[in-house]
Amino acid sequence: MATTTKDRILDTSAELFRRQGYMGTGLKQLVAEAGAPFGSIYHFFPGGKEELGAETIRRSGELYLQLFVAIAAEAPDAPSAVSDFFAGAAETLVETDYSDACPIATVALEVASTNDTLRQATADVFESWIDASTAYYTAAGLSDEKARALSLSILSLLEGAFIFSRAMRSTEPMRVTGAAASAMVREALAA
Amino acid sequence: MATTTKDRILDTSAELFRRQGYMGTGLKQLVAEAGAPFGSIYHFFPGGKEELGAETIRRSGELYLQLFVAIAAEAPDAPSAVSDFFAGAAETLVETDYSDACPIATVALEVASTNDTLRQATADVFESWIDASTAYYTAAGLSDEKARALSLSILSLLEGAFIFSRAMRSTEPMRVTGAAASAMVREALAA
DNA sequence: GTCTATACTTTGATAGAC
DNA sequence: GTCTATCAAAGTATAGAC
Repeated sequence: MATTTKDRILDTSAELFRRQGYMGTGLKQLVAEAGAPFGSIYHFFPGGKEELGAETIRRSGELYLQLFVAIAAEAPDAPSAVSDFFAGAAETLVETDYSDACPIATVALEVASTNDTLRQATADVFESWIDASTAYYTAAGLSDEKARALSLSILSLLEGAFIFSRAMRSTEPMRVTGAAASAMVREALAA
Repeated sequence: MATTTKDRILDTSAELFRRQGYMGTGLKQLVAEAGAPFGSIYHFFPGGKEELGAETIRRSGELYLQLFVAIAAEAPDAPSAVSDFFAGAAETLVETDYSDACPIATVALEVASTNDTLRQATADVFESWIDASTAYYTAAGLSDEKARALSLSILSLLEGAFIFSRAMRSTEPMRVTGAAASAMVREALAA
């Protein structure tokens, strides 16, 4: 078989955490959907649910960063890259019945005040996104400070739009904020 | 005593849902912190946790809307109102050790794909915020369409900033997006 | 080492004493 | 009506068979 048991567990946990959150996902449900024996969790993750959660967060964060890099590489310029990313997010939302949004936002909010180990994992992922985005905009000509501020705003628009689009079951928030985000990048580069 | 048992339960659930989410808050913890007997939950909320959750969501949403109205009433203009709201959010984050952010965002993400009754409650609250904000900007001179788009962007910036600020335990995202939001309003009104 | 069965705790919910 | 005792189910974690 192509995938290992550990990979199946991590793939499944990534999907369930994204849709149901950390607290809402039981380990029994996890192994059932992953087709893995219960003991495998503690074999591969001696630290239990928390260790599994931390690894899932970091793994999901890396994959999502790669998605942005891939889309940016194909876009002709920065405003287009942002526009394409938001459009892709909207498309994915519809295709998955509004379940596949940010891979770690739900968990990030759940653990922010309840589990510092997992909070740190989400913070590290967010910092990696911000750093990558900042580097992208500095390469386009912005100063470090302006590039980081722009990154925080664009990413905040994206995360906020995920919340509204999922709750309202509508792509309107994602489409509208995508246009605003693209315009924000265009103006920042023109200034 | 000034508060009723039902109010104490709702106040406590609002606080716990905001900090720990819906799935992360047990009813036993809730009654313990509210100083209420366990049976009171089912006396006041025959529908159990779900009914309590729905009422908490709608109640928290109304209170937060009133907060925006109050801040807007004191501000000299729309860009200042937005700037003040973000600044107040940053201040509250620090004062509460990054626990008091959006009152329903965590729950909204948790239930979006798992409980349609609660998802609808969060959607209704978000729509009420968007409607109130849209009315505010139309009163300032914008068309309905532009006012709604601006509202979605400002609110998305706010929600996204809450996620990053809580995870990173920093007010930087809230301060930076607050400046961007205020500028966005200023430019929209100038156009 | 892989996997099953079980231990122990906590969950949401209910019945009934007062 | 207010509150306590208890239920069945699900939670995480562990021990041990194979």
